[in-house]
Amino acid sequence: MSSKRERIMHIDLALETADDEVRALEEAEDGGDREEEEEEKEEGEVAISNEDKEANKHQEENQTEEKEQSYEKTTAEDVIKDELCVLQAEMERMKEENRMLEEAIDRTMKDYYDLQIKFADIQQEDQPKEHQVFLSLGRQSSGEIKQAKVADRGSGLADDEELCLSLSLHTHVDPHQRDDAREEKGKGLKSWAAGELTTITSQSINPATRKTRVSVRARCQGPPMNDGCQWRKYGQKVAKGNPCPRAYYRCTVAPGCPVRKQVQRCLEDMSILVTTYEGTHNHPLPVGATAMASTTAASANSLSSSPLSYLNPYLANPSPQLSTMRSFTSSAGYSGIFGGRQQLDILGPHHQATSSAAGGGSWISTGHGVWNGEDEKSLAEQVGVIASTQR
DNA sequence: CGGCTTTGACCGGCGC
DNA sequence: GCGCCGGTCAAAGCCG
Repeated sequence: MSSKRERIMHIDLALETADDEVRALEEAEDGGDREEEEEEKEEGEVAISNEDKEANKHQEENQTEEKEQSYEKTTAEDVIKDELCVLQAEMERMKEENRMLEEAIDRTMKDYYDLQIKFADIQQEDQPKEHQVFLSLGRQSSGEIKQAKVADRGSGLADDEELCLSLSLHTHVDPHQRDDAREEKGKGLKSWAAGELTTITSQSINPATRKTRVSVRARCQGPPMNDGCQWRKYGQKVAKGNPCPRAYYRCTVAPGCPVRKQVQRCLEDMSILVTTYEGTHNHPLPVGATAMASTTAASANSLSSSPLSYLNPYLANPSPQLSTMRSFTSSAGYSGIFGGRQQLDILGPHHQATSSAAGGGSWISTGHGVWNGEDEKSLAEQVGVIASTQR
């Protein structure tokens, strides 16, 4: 009896629910047996009648059944215990597996960073001494410019000579993704900025007029997408060589804002919408445009930012990547295009690739700009950038 | 009625 | 000088 209770107590610590039931049953058994035994003692001193003998027979049968039930309950407890052990073993195995996966991730990340550093070293070694820098990501095709020319500022260029810096990052868009993007078109600002587009941004600056031109190629089959700014159409013209009419828009967010934009479909691919922004906003951008600027910059990662952000010196608190890109695409002596805030020495004899690890990510710097290698994949997937500084 | 689009006219730059 | 072309203007019409 006492051993039974001890066992019950032990089970109580492990399996409360099962134990409650077992204990209730055991106590019921014990109580029943005791009463029956006492009755038997009393009756043993008295002459036993035939009826009593029959009653004893029934009692013996009942005791046998109860013993069988008790045995079954013990077996059930053992099964539960076994299951518990199996589950605990399974949990241990999963923990071990989890630990191994974590180690694998750590190793992969370490290899990745090592490769980034090696890549930067190789790039530095291969850096040509002439004033031409070539960077490319992804597939190359003849139709896509993938050349970066850096003219030496110190080489005594005449004013009418071309200053040119261009960088392109080629996109590889999965056809399925592209189809998905088309289906998603027109779902608003976020989806526009979130990468449904293949964008190529080109910049040109006229030193004489200090006018900024930013061209954005967006894959969009619907009407021109809302970029957050308010535009008023003031003209439309069919340009030579392209049957698609070119539409002219003027920024109407603030009176007198000189920013204009031209929208035209690409002849080669009618699904591509070429939007060219020109000028510098003389007002803070609306919330939507600012959000658009930041989201575009985020989606395009460090090498691309919204054309609106290019054109607006009031864009508050740009991300480090954004300011980096501004710097990258700006040039010393032509800082006026970004409201005069950005100054950068993109030219000069000291351009070289350097790399450093910052914040867990590795940054590759050409000396003119910084490329966050961590973002390489999404960047290559989403953005092609051609930034040119020319007269 | 105000704001926007449409559309033909106009203007200036550039090449021949 | 002339013609072409890209960009802009402004009147007319549309729409909410």
